Amino acid sequence: MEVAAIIDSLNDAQREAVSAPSRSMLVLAGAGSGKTRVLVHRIAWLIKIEHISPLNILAVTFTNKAAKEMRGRVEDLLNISARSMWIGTFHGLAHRLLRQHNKEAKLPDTFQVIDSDDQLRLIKRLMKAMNVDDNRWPPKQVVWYINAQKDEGIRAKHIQESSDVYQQQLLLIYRGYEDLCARSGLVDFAELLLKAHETLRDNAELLEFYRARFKYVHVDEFQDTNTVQYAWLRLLTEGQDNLFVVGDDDQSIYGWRGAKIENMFNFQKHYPNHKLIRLEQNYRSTGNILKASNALIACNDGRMGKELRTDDGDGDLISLYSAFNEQDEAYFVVERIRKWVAEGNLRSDVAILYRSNAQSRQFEEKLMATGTPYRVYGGLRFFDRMEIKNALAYLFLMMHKDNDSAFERIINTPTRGVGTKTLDDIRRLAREKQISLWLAMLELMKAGHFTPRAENALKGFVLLINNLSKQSGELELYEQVKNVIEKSGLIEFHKKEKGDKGEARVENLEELVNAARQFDYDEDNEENFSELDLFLAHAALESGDAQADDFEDCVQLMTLHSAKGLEFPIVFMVGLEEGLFPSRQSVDDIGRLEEERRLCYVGMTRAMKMLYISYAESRRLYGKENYPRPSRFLKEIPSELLQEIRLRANVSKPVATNKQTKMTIGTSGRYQLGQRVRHVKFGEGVVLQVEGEGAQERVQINFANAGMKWLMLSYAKLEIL
DNA sequence: AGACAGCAACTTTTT
DNA sequence: GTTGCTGTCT
Repeated sequence: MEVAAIIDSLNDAQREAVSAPSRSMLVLAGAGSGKTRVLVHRIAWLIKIEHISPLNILAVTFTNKAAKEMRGRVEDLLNISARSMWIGTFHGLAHRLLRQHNKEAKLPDTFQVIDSDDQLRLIKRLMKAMNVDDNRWPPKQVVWYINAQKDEGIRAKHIQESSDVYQQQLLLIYRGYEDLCARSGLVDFAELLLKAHETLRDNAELLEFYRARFKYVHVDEFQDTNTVQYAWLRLLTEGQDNLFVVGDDDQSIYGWRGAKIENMFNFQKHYPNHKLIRLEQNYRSTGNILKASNALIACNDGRMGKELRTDDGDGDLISLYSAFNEQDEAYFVVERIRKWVAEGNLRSDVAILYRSNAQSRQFEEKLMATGTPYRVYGGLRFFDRMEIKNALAYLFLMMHKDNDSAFERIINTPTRGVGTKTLDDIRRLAREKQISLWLAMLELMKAGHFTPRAENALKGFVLLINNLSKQSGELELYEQVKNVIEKSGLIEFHKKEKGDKGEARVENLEELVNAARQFDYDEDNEENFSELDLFLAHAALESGDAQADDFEDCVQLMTLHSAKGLEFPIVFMVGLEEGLFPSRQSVDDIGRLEEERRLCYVGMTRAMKMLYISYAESRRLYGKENYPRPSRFLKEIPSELLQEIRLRANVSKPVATNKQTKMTIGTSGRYQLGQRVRHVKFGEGVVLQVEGEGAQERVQINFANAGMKWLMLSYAKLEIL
């Protein structure tokens, strides 16, 4: 393979980044500028042109999806297997590191990764045991506090005792939680990263080894790294000057979960020899969409500076629709989609992007009503589902009988007559003697502590778990899973559930068997861990991407956050209202407001051909009617790039921006005097008067058959003729 | 054990 | 307005 194959398809800036003599590099990659491409080609360049062994290359991403894609693309480009190359998520790589060096990490070799759900349960249990008032210290906030500390690299021992009762209690819980995890060999997500960092930091030999091994370190979405992640990267690359990062400060939208946009600036300080390359050529969107996006993001301060451009034409103007309420907004969007599809286009070309999940419902209802297939992203992932976690808990428990969280989860699921009293007794003994729940249960049984009823129930349970684990040796992984879901009675249990909920759960359980069958044993295995153990870790680390669902052509619904990295020919960005987007919690803080603006920028730059933006004059939120102002972001888009859409005749005219007075429905011309309309009950009529504003707006209509009526626009369903 | 009522909560999400 | 959790009742 020659140079040309790797470089020919790139533009100048991309080429410069890909072929740079090895050293640190900051690629400031705008939306749609081909950043993954640069990363992939860079790796190919190193291997093929500079003859670097894949073993010396490390590439880190945030999501499993991105990691998988990168690996796949490197393999395609080079036509080799990239197995020996470390490509993975921060968490995945940290996990691998800890498994391989669990001794240095001071972890038992059976340590288990717990997900956020397990973490919350654990905290709840701990707090109960500690007698903490969960009104004053809501468990969710406690978890948030602990994770935030860990993300910053702060252990409980680093935190000063506080005279503030609230703070002090948090600290005590943090301590207790650390102890508990250490005792039971549990590692949460934040812990993976922190522990991986500490292990390298405190083991000179290990650190030397990995520094020598990873001569080339690459990071995707660098703007999303948190403190510990960046510290880990620095540790690995210190004195090596070999950190190649790709990111976009304008797309940093995860500050709220610890991402430090500052890392981009710090990088420039910490790696003074780095080269900075800007990728500003955009291959995704039309000129107008880019102009609008550039103008919007220019309102942020302290950017690294970047302006997207395209060689393609301006394309259509951005369409703005002012709906009178959220119903109308949904109606508008769905009508446009129908039109698009009727013209012979794909539904999957269309995305509806919203700020908060709660907004999806309106659109779902309208889509459902029109029989338009759609898919909502987000929500529960496969491995997060209750029934799946229950099944996994059985697998956990049969492997590791002293895993208390697995025990708690399934001791009475499916219900087998183990009540609160029984469980409390077990818990008490376990705490007193510092032993696992499983052992405590056995001891109490031996002592004849329980009533015959409870005794029987527990006997059945012990027998079940013992049998399952006895059989496990002879069975394939998927057979074990199958065995578990059948013998445990989980299938039976969910079959009895009413509604299609139970049915879906049974299906999911069956799907779990498939997941086990497809599980690639070798992929993660360098040490001699059992296949089942690795499968369980896999389940915790990989949430099971949106399951390769039906390939049905459907409209895509998702939050702006989950749209990052994706692109669609048509994008509807909805709910551009003050208080919703930007969200109310963000408007008082300039930093958070700027993050909202970046989110808006991310949303706009998802659109390839057409971008529709809408807002509602009136929106029902938490059961109350609201009359929000249009989002400030609308005013930041140059008005000449916008056209206002009218449902009726598609009249377009520039929108007046920078004005406090917005157009009210009454005067916006949607219902003009003389307008012919149709009402579901009253039939056809003519509008004679309009009065009021927003949701109070009323129209007087003379119906041919029903006579004169006053109707509230927000309630009446009027069709414009 | 399961059903139901009363209660607060409620941005964004990957691992 | 909807959801999810808790506590109480049958």
